[in-house]
Amino acid sequence: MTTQPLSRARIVAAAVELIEREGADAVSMRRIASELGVGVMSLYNHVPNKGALLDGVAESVLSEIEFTDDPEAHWADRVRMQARAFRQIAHHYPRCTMLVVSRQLHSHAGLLPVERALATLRSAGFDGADAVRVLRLFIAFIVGSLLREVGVTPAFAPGRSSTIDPEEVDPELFPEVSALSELLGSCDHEAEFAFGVELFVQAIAVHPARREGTR
Amino acid sequence: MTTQPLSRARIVAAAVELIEREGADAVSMRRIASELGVGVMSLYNHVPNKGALLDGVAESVLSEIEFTDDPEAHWADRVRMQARAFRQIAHHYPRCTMLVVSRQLHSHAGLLPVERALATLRSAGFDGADAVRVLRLFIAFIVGSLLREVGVTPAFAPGRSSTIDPEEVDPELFPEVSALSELLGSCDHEAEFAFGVELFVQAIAVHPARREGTR
DNA sequence: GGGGGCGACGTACACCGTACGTTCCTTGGA
DNA sequence: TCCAAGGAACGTACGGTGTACGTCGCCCCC
Repeated sequence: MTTQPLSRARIVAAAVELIEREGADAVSMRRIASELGVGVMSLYNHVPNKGALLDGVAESVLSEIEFTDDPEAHWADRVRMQARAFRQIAHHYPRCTMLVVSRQLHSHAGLLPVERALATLRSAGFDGADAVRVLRLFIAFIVGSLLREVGVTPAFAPGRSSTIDPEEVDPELFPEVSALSELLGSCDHEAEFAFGVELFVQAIAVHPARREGTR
Repeated sequence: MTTQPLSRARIVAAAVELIEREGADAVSMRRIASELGVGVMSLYNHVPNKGALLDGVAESVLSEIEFTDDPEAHWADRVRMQARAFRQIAHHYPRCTMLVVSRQLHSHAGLLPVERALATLRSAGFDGADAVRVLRLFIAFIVGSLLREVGVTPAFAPGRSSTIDPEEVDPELFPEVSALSELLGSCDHEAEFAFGVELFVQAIAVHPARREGTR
């Protein structure tokens, strides 16, 4: 049996798999090459450099988003669906998500979500400029949320997930933090995300820049 | 003249200065040591490892936030002030901001902003659980915003700031993106941030979980 | 005066990204 | 059928990285 030839797609896939298995720090050209049973420099026949490889990883993950957009649905439900779609890939590729949000990619892979979101906001009654503004705001929220959700598990250790040790914070200096330390320590990301989406939807529903009366 | 002795503070300060001058990629133990006119391993007498040094950088930058909180002011104004305070350090230390938002630090340096924010939200009429929820949402927005603002200038090149080349996007596939490419290409971060803050303030002002009637 | 501890240092190792030159295998044309 | 050409895989090498470890000199306190 002959092993199938190297290709950019196989390299990117190996990188994704390695990142999810051992974290982004484990990624090196040598490591990926050995993972594929191949010499290090052979990778450079398909990928110009490491940065481009990581871009490929981000692009690959991003392109797996499943958009089941229904133009007939209410805009609020479409916003909810698109937000869920984003978060689902973060659930599927938690370690890669950091790459997606930290590398800004100039490719066209990230354009489809933008297109869908803009269409949704236009149908919600925003003009072009306000649609862009609102979209930027929403993306900021999503990126910030995913970053917290992912960043809280750098070593994927559920045990020490608590960021705040209630015993170590001085109740005199930080009364609120101290009183709420239990709530601050644990976080239901699912509920937190849904809460944010709902508040966002409700906020733009009443926004003055929106023209009412669209389907 | 005798050079003043090495110290954790001097090392962190040199790192901050180097990051702002040449970017986070330029940071290496050897580089910082030579910057201080010192041997590489001498650094390890004051800093356990590079990760701790970067944590120190994040902590240092974060601790420079100037909170001029006025408990007598309206809660909405207090939210605006605190948001501005956050964004100002991003303006002051643009390259370091990525570190602050990407490393989650277990130290107590980040606790003061949390304390102030929670107090503000409590005074706005939220109970503990909702204050934490709203705070998490707000932090997500701020982090996402700063990340975009900083990430758009990795090499600090104002020329190629445009992420989207209008000529390269197919109007058939992406009509909205194509039509709004000019708006998508440029971004007034200041206005964008203010827009988000206002929408956030207005959203929580009408939120059902908030109890009205506080000063 | 002497001893102990600490801070600066140099060396060494394993690993990183990648520029460059070599080898082999496949494939198109005569 | 043979040969030339090109691409793909490879090995070597260079400069850089983080840091473990052993050594040396200075200062302070007893």
